[in-house]
Formats: sequence, C-alpha cells, structure tokens
Amino acid sequence: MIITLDFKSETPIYAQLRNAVVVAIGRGDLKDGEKLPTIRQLAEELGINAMTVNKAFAMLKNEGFITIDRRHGAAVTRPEGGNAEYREKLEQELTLVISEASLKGIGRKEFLNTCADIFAALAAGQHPLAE
Amino acid sequence: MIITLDFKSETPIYAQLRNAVVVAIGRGDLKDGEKLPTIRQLAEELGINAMTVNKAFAMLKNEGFITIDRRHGAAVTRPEGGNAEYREKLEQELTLVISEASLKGIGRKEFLNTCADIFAALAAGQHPLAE
Amino acid sequence: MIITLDFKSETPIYAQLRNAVVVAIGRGDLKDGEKLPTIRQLAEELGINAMTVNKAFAMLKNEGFITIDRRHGAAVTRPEGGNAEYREKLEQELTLVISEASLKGIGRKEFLNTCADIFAALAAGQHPLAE
Amino acid sequence: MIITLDFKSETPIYAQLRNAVVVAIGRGDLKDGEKLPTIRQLAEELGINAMTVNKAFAMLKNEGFITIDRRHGAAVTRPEGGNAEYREKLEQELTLVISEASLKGIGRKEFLNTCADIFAALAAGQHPLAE
DNA sequence: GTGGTCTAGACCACT
DNA sequence: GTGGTCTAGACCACA
Repeated sequence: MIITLDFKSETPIYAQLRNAVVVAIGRGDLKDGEKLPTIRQLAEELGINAMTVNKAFAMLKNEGFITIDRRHGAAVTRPEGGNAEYREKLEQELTLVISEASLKGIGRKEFLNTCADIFAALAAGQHPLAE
Repeated sequence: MIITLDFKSETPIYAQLRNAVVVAIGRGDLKDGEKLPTIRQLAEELGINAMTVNKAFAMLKNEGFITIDRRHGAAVTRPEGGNAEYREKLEQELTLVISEASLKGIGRKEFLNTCADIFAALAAGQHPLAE
Repeated sequence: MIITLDFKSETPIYAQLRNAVVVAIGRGDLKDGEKLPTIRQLAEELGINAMTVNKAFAMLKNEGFITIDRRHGAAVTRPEGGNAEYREKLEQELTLVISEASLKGIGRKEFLNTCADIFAALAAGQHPLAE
Repeated sequence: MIITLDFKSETPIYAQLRNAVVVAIGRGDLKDGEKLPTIRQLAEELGINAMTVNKAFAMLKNEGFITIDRRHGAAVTRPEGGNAEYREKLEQELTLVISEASLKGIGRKEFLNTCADIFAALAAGQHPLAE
C-alpha cells in the first residue's frame, strides 16, 4: 500500500489518510475483504503518530468502508447502498464543485468527460464497481 | 441573499460563507457585476463577526470571484479561465468524490446524470455558463 | 496625459495617480516645466473625486516633483539632488525587492539586465536623465 | 531573529513583518528549512497580537516562502521559480523605483552599482542564491 | 460609510 | 503546545 502524505497541506493528516484509503479501495488497489496493515505498522511506515492512524480508521469504520475486528485487525468491506443522507451530501458537494468549475471556465461537456475518464481509470483497477 | 450557516459544522464559518457565495454565483442568484452586501450588513444578518465575513471576502477576492472596490464595496466578477493548477486540483477532488460514490453504490450512469442535472439546474438560473 | 487607474487594486487611487505621474515624468511624457491639468479637469477625466487628485498633487509637491502655483496651477519641476534620507529609503526598498526576486529565482545578471532595460526605455523618452 | 517594527509607519505591521522575513531569508539569516519562532513567541517578542503575526505567516505561506506544518510550526522553504505574473509585477515596481531614483538625481550607473552591492551583501550571507 | 487593521482573550482541532 | 478560528469592540485610511 503506497500512501503519500503532504505534511504541508491544510488537510489534516488523518483526513488525508482516510481519503487515500477510500481512493485505494475505489481503484481496486485494496480489494473487498483484504486486510489493512496494523495501526502501528502503518503509523511507523508513514512516520506519523498511531493516534492519527487510529482516528482515520475510526472514521473509515464509521462510514462503513472497513470493519475492525479486535482479533484480526482492519479489513476492507463494502458499505451499505447509498442512503438518502449520503445522496444529499453528495449533491451539495457536487453543486459546489460544479459551480466552481463553471466559473473557472470548465463547461458541462468537459466536466462530464473528466468524470467519465476517472470512472474509466478506476474501472481499470478490475474492481467490479456498480454500473 | 439567503445564506444558511451551520455553526456545528467542521467547516469553518468563513469557508461556508465563501462556498455559499460561489454557489450563489454559479446558480445565477448573484449576477456578474452585482454588488454584495457590505461586510457589516452581512455580518449582522448572519449573526457573525465582521472579521469572519472579511476573511471570506478576502478569500473570494484572492480566487478572483469578486472584486473589492474601496469606494463601493464588493461586487461579483468572472475569474480568469481555469489554469492547469486548478484542473489538477479538480481531478484530485473528483477522484475522491467518485471513489466514495462508487463504493456507496452510486454507479457511473447515476453519477453522470446527477452532474448533468446540477448543470441543468444552474443553467436555469439564466447565467450564461461556458458550454 | 494617459493615465489608467485600477479601481480593483489594493493601492489607493491617490497613490496610483502619484505613481503614474512620477513614471510619466521619468519617461519624458511630462517634460520639466510642463503644466499639469487642473485638479478638477483631471478628476473629471479620470472619474474620481477632486479631493483624491488633490491628495496626489500634495504628495508630489511634498516630494519636490511638482510645484503648485495658485495662479498657474501645477507644473513639473526637478526635485533636489538625492539627499541621504532618500538614499537610505531606496536601499531598504531595493533590499526587499532584490531579496524577493532572488528567492523567486531571478539572479543577479537577470535582475541587472532588467534594470538596464528599463533605464534604456526611459532614456528613449528623450528626457535627459542624470547619467 | 532581530526584527524592528515601525508602529508609526503607513505600512501595516503584518506587512512589515512579512517583508522583514523575506529580507531575512534573502540575506541568509534564515536558512532554507530553518524553523521560525512560534506565532505566540514572536507576537510576545514584538509586542504585537498573535493574530497579526498569524496574518503575516499566512501571507508568507501563500507566497511560498514558508510552509506551516501543524506539528512543528513554520519553516523556511524555497518558492517555485518566478512565474510570468511575478516578473510583470517586478517590472512595474522597478519602473516606478527607477523613475523616482532618476528624478532624484541617481543615475543609471549609480543605481546599478547600488543593486550590485546589495546582491553582494546578500551573497555574503552564504545563502546560495540563483546566479 | 466603506473596507482594512489591530487588540485581547477565548475555544478548538491536530499531533 | 501548535496553529486555526471566532468574537466584540476600536481606530484609521479612503473616497
């Protein structure tokens, strides 16, 4: 698992780690059921505090992306189908991103193409995503 | 101008305000050249400190979404066309959002439709967005 | 006299005007002894308040770049030779500019060439500058 | 780190502080990678408010002169190579400074010598500046 | 009357 | 213990 953190970034480290794991699952680098490294391993590997990794894992667990078993550590899992709450959050988020992109001169077509490209790139990771 | 803030949110108030303005411009509620309320007005209206509004405005100014004229306050403007830096940031952001959506069971088609719907809703605001 | 003001700029309008006049003199667009427009004329021409022009003129007068005669209006003049005070201010200013340029990757040669180019451009204005 | 502020100056304190740091880096008093004092330390040392130091640091961060790491405070860094935007700003700035100097009786040779001297003084700080 | 700056003091998030 | 955010209230420069 190759994860690069940007200590200069505004985004908190635990959030960067959480995001990196989500993307790794999304692109198939981490398959469903696959085990994640120990909190301590990961902390040492990344040169950060174990508490920080812990926080990221707790977040991922809450969101349903991983399960944490005291005996076997953390493992990737599939979250439940998108509930209404998540859909609303997604729409809000997209409204902001799309407003910004439009104002920056990125039009509908270009935006949709970019999205399609990203889907294609993720699909190439062999992970059977919902169609 | 109807803006709702969530004081419990993790997102700083000034960032929420900044986002709200970007979306308001995107959807045409704020037209190009239109004046924004004064800092103090907005602060009172929203029940927050003027310094907080100030910070949001400074951010919007730096990003090119508004201009601040010492004589007449702030007004909406169009930022320069998207540079390479922004495009990269957008792709990273979308990669995360799309990974998340995929894992939550929202597939390619549904996602693209949602985006298209949002574009349509923005376009309905009569604001001539780049096509 | 062609002066363009940027109302969006952080630099106060009166300072922009003052700077524009200094550069105009420097490049020979305004010759020594030449009369400047009336305060009111200039104010109307530029679409700004007469008080603002007044402030710029007062500044230029204080610095010795122009003289103001109640009967004949303002006219360009040559300031006294650089006094010690000005030289110190100049050195401070240049130390900042040069530090910044160096850190931005602009080296000694390039910087000096840029300066020489600007001197050449000013000299082309036929104004006999001190050699 | 010796920084002197002029509370009577027109230049805002945060800008003076920002400038002082840039010069300190330029002259090698602050080496690349070196840590800056904490915001609170510096605030107390200078007898100003922490918010003011904060603003100066935020400015330096935006300009790429320092990085702020949540874990260890601020540290000096090298900004990216000068882009076209900066070069244009520099030329405008120099045109004004040179016009002023010329009119004050400081000629081409003297001006260039002064610049060269400043470069030499900065270089003496052992900081390997771009040649 | 506008935005810009500054203060003193508080609380929070992050590591 | 670090920086980040927010507040309430003040004064100033600008136009």
